[in-house]
Amino acid sequence: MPLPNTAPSPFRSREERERDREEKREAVLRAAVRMFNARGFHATSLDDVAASLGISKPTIYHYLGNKEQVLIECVTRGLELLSAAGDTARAQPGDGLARLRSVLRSYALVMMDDFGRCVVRTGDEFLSSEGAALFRARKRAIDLSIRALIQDGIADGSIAPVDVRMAAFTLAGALNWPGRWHDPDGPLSPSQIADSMVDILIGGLAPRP
Amino acid sequence: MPLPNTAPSPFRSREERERDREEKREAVLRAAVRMFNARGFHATSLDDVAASLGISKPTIYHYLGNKEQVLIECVTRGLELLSAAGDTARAQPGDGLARLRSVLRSYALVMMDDFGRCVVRTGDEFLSSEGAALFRARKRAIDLSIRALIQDGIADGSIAPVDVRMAAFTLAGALNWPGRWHDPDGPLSPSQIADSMVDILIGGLAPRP
DNA sequence: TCTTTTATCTACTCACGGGTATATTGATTA
DNA sequence: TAATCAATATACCCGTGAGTAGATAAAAGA
Repeated sequence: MPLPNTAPSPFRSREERERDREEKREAVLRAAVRMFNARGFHATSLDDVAASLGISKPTIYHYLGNKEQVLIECVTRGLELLSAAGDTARAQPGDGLARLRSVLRSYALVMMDDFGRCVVRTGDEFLSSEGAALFRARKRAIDLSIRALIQDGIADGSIAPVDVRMAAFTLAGALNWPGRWHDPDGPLSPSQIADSMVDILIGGLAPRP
Repeated sequence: MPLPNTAPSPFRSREERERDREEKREAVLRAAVRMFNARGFHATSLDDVAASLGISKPTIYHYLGNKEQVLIECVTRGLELLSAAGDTARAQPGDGLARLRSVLRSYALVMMDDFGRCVVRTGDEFLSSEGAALFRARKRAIDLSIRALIQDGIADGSIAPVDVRMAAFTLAGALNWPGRWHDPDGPLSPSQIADSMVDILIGGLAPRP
């Protein structure tokens, strides 16, 4: 009967090796998204990304097909964060306005995450036509889910009868913006920023009696 | 005594030649800004821009120093439009909220103009450090003027006592967004869009009694 | 009329960076 | 133990595009 070996073995099992690989892939994506955000996609070479990880360019190609795919994976992760934020927040109790508030807050927070920023900083211009189509479809789905929520709020009376389409654009635009200017080392925490912005969007600027 | 010659002469005066030159320079900038907006700065070569005007690349260099300067001139024009919109709207009569509304409307309209779009589509990443510093300074001035207006409104009671800094970011973010998605051939006119967005921002989403 | 300036072209250089061919090494499997 | 596969490197290829050199022709000025 073999003794259970509790000491860490240098021989990795199949699962461990797959996990290792996945981890490296993720590290590449994290390094890439930071550089893309800081210097722009076209201004960042894969040599730069590789160097920042202490590896060489072909190693990146070993994990990811080509430069566009690196970007697509980054953007996809951001979009998934956004969708997830929407899904969980939408499933909460409360009227339309309360649920919308929760979605907006989560949305804003994602925009101050590396992958979220990447979504807003990546224009269709950077992608091939297939990539751009996929990208647009996912963004559209998110837009539609926000619209649906606004619609719900109008129906239950918790939201004023605004133009739904325009309201969704306005909200998304305002909340995307931190993806461009927010400095993680600044004094305001993402959470504070999200709260302030959502309050302003929901309350408006005109005073309430 | 020489007869006054009313027929158009093929011989151009100094002023006419200078005007011609200016006109050509402008034509280059207009062509460039459209292509930058459509395909991105890095993805647009000056050969492409030249070809779209039926000229050759060295001709562009005859009118503008280098590629970055082309971009800087485009962005500068956009920023000047924004500043001008702010100045004229701010000089109007009315309380703080009324003047703010007017500024926001003009701001939104500029964002649906070629040069305005260019401002929002051009990140600091694309510019040299000097260019980026200039760019930031001008954007900051615009931001400060919006903040001042909000401050005025709060002081005269026409605007709710919001966080001024955050409100300015929120407004600018929302109104910048059309620079990314607005399609000039779409059904909604820039004027309608501007009005809708400004109404939503000022009124908020929560119903008013 | 001769010279200079302006506007424009064709044809080039050169760096950068995406992507690949191929070698090496160590672990895995048959 | 031999054959294979995974992970990585070095060294290269090659297209693209910014920017330039130098020619040319016409207009302006002296």
